[in-house]
Amino acid sequence: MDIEISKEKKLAELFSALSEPNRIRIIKILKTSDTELTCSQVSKVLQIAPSTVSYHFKALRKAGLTNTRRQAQTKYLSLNAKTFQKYLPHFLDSL
Amino acid sequence: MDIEISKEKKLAELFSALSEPNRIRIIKILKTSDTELTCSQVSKVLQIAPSTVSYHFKALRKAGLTNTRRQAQTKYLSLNAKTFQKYLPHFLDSL
DNA sequence: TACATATTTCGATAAATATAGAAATAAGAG
DNA sequence: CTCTTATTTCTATATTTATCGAAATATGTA
Repeated sequence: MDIEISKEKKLAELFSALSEPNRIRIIKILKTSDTELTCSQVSKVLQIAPSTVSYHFKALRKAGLTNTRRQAQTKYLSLNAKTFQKYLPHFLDSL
Repeated sequence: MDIEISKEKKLAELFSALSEPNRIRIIKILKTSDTELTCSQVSKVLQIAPSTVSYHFKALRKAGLTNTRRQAQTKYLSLNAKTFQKYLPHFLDSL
């Protein structure tokens, strides 16, 4: 069971997580490639420091927009379709 | 004709404008009451200073999410359905 | 164990944000 | 012209944010 939180607050939280172009790009890549992404891959593609990517990954994860799977040293990021479906239906389609 | 801007950047801008609970509330009231709102009305309803409301109004307007109509000293805010339709289809329905 | 790779955390910093109150501006009413 | 009402702008402030590089942590390999 989730903690009760006003829908407005939750939406603001989601939008906050998505209010940075690079994060939108990460979501877009995840969606269009329909695969997982690692920190270092994104770092190369978007030309930003790994630590910055890690920061963005964390923000997306915290908002519930993505999931993480660990394999050895590597962490794979994927979309959390449920959150999009629940709070931002059709958004992924419109990307 | 609009200035060229990457879609990711525009989306980030829209999300940024929506990343504050009171702004979501303003959008929600505008949508559900299907009417216009003034600064002072919102100030009373949400219990925040008029100058703060004015700041939020400006942010929403700048992102293209709302329109303004002036009548005497009063400014009426309404939704800009086009922007929602173009960039956030179905979002208003899901509010 | 020592080294390599991937990620995270920490420390610092510059920029942006939300907020309020005070002053300024806009417009109508007496 | 003065007063009232509505909004905006200005000033200040406290908080959050995005960013990087360096150090720390995690995990696998020689």
